[in-house]
Amino acid sequence: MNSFIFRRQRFSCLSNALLMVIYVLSITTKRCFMPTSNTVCSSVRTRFAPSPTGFMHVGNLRTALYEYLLAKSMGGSFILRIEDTDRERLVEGATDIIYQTLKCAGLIHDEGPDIGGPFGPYVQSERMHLYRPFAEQLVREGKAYYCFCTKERLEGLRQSSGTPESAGYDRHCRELSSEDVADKLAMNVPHVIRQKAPLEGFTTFFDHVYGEITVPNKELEDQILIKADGFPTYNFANIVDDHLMGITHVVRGSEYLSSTPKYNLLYQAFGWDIPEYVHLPLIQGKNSDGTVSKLSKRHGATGFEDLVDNGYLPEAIINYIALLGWCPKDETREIFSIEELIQAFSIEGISKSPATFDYDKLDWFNAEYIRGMDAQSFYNHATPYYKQLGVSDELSAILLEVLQPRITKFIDIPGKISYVKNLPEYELELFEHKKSKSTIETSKAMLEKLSSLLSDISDWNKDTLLSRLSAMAESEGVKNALVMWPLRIAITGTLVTPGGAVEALLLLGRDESLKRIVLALSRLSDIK
RNA sequence: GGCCCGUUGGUCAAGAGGUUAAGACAUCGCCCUUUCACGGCGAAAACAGGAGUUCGAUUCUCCUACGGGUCACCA
Repeated sequence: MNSFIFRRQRFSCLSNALLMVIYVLSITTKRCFMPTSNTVCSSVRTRFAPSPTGFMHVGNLRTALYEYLLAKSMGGSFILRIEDTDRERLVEGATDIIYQTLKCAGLIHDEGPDIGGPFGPYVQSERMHLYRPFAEQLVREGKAYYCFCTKERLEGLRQSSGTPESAGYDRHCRELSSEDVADKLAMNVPHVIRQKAPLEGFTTFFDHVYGEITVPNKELEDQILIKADGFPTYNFANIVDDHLMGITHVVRGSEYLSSTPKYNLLYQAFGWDIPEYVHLPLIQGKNSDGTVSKLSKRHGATGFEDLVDNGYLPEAIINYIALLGWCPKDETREIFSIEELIQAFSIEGISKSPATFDYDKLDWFNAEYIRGMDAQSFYNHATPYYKQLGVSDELSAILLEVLQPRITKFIDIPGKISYVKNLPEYELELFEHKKSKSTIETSKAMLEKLSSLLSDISDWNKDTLLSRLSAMAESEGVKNALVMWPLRIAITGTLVTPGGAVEALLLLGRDESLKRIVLALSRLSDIK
């Protein structure tokens, strides 16, 4: 497959001598056939071309990821280009969110607005002067035309068609006489430039994921290339820039599948080489009624920032979405660092069918990443919550032991150990536990003994506490659980706690533990 | 509605004509155990339906059903 991709690459835009040398070199040595990141082959170029409209949807992020992985797995370059041709949807600061997200996710671009590169500028609004001449060239060659139809006329067309949802442009201006056009232009009548799509025949293109796709040309609309405000549409700017920037592999969501033939017509009109296409399956969300639809806000957090705010680690998010629509060959491993993803990635692993975003699985990935952390990074992530709860740094070792296997997100921490700060109000029924055979009576008896036992222990550490408590159980002729249960309930006031009684004793310290035991005893004495 | 794409357990998915149809998440059970986790072991759970090609289809072809995408002076 790699060789196949390679064979289809062209270098018309990379006429740079150095690149040609590398190209020839790589052909003769066949090094490009090895998809390793350090292969000397700078031919593959992918781009992430987001529109700065606010936040980074996980679908967009996954597209960026695959673009990055595809490029890096073949020793190529990953380019960031900002597509800000929609002046109405522009959101201030959105570009910064894009930079931050890519950085945070570990997708480092080789060229982009912030770092420059040989094919800049990388912001479409700064490339404005480029597009119109290309469009006018097409007009001169009879492959595009000026259209003076107003938005109102188009809207009327839509309404009167009976099927407002599916009404296309009626090609009203397609055959305007050149005098007419010249007059209108001279009078500064607002206009757009439209592509002249063929009326019959078929257009076929090849996609690396979906295979060969053929569409009847009569389905293709005379799409707008240059808008009335002078800005190019995405449809146009995208092919001009991809060509000018030497993009070899166009990776995007499958929602672009149906407009791809129109892009190919444009490439052909200019005589440019058509890039390789890699269309990605959609990411869907599960609705409350059990159906699925394109992932959106009502399914929960879908922006990268939102997920991070909800406690998901960037590495876990990346790892999870990498596997949403792609799967490595010949192995069942699921935990991948970004470097490992680069090693394992290949286009053949991309699936065609849409995937449903599953927060349960994301939780598992997040928990796996937490369990895999060393003490220091765990501490770094956990320390804001420790501070919030007012627990001392000295306890971080025991907290690590107790928390690491039990949290799926760091934001779970306060909920798990809030008892350390404040003893919750609890019902005395908590002392009753069938499996441990604990009852109100046994609890009272055990706590009385524990109260004096614990005040005698000066070595307040895990080994001592555990052995003294076990010894007590033994001398009482009961199971450990009968001692541990009331102790844990008394000092935590919580049915389920991370770690056992001993860990709770360590977290609370001797004085606080004894205080809570005394309190429990007095409450138990009040019962009858 | 036209066009395009898709359909393997609840979810992600492997499988590429002959398999006891992998693995993971979730679910359930057992073990471990100081509650809960972690860990270990195990269970349940799938080729949308119908034709055709073939000695043999989950796998190839067609039809149907269902799902999705698209049909903007959005990207």
